[in-house]
Amino acid sequence: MINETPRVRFAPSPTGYLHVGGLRTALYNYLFAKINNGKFILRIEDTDRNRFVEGAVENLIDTLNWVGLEFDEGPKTGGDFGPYLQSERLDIYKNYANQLITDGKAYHCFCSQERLQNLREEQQKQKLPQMKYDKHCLNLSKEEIRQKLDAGENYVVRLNVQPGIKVIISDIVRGRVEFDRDTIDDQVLIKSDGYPTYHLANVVDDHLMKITHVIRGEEWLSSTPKHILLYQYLNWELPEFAHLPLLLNPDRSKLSKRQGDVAVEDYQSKGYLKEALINFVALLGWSTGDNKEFYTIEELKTNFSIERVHKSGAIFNIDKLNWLNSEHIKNKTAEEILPELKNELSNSKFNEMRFSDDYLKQVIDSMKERVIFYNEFLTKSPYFFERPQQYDEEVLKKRWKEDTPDHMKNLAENFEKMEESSHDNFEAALRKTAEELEIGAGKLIHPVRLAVSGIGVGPGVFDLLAIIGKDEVIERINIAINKITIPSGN
RNA sequence: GGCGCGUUCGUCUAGUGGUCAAGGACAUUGCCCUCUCAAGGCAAAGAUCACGGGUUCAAAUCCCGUACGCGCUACCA
Repeated sequence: MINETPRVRFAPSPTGYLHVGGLRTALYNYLFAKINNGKFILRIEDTDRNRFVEGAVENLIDTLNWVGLEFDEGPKTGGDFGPYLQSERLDIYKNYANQLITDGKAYHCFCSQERLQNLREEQQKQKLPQMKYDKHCLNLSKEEIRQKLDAGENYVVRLNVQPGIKVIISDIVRGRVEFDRDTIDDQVLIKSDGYPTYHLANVVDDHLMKITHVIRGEEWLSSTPKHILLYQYLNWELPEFAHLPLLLNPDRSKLSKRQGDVAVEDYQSKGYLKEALINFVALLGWSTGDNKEFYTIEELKTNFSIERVHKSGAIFNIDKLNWLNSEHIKNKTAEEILPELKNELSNSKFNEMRFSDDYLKQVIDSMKERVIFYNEFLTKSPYFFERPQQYDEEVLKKRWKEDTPDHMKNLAENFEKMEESSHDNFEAALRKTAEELEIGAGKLIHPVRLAVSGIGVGPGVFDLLAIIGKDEVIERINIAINKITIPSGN
């Protein structure tokens, strides 16, 4: 097994969206496959008919595609070990269940929900250390079973946990973990609706799909002994196990819907980059130890190692995600960001307007160090797309004095004389004006920024002017002179 | 309750017996840069390494116990 190509799988149940914890699990599986030249398989665990969600599988695949975790085998994609939807493999599970029954490793159970309920209450009342099925139906004779089956009685198939030595898990992240056999319940393998439970289905599929490493969340650690027993009863070779630490809410409980966003698509629609999300989630439970925190997906593919995954859970800390988002934006060229900005524009009130690529790229270069999200190109610097709608009161009060309109007139005149719009020309013209007026450059810089952008913050003022362009700048200065009334007290 | 897992700055983490009176990052604060805001640079603050016992010349690192947290305990995954 060790020498085979590693085959790992991401096996979510289709709840309607991809959970960020699921994303992390999928990512680690994917990276493990990439680093070991293995295969990454998507399998859908849809054995709970009560939880069927229309379109969930498509949605899951779309989201996985968006973040770029392409799988080698899976539903729609296909592969040699399909079908990859458990609901299409019912006969397979039934076959193995029957084999287990024949071998005495599993048995029919006809107990009603009521009896089970009573049993639990009874055990609770007696303060028994734990609640377990009492193997009542194991005492049924062959004839009795035949009769009940023929009569069409409802039944489930249960695992027959037999006494024996401890069940030992050798986990890649947790090391050796032991369980006493008598703490393991006779788990239901096939439900009364004929569908398998997770426990049977995942073992059968992992074996049939030749999965070599089971990398999944820690919530599965407790049921792993049941799985190991199943492998043993079926005479199958065990895969390696790696149980990943949980992603946590700020109160340290398992990351859940109630305490914020858990769906990857929520983060997508909020404007997070897939690069940032992947980078962030990779660091929740894993690190190289060399202080590097910024990773591209390609870098992760060569640096990841399952041995360096931690044991303890990690709180999903949005501040760091935001920082990584801005880092990943800074890491991109204007050319790369261009389509994103165009997309933001087409979804905004500016969707009718046309800007040249060259113009937009200048906007990007001047603003990309100042944004955390793409949409901030519009919200933080709308002045690149429209004239100021109003002028910031605070800045006005501080920067627009009684003599400012005159200064602005002089400035506009000197701008007018410029041959062309450029950072250097604007700077030269402004400094010359300041000299002529015998005032500090700041007396012009701040007001002109206000006149042109309407606010007091943004890129360097000469960059700003150069991007907006001479004619428009002069126009905006004139508008400001007319529109702004000097606040009292200035 | 039972079983299992975990516990280093607010958060993510480095650390696998001596170089750790614990390093980095995010967030916070201050300074520098500067036409503003960012970015960047520098700095500060922030962890008696959950607690208590051992082992050892030496422990955040090994062992035991306790506490706390979390997970599982379903004909959910």
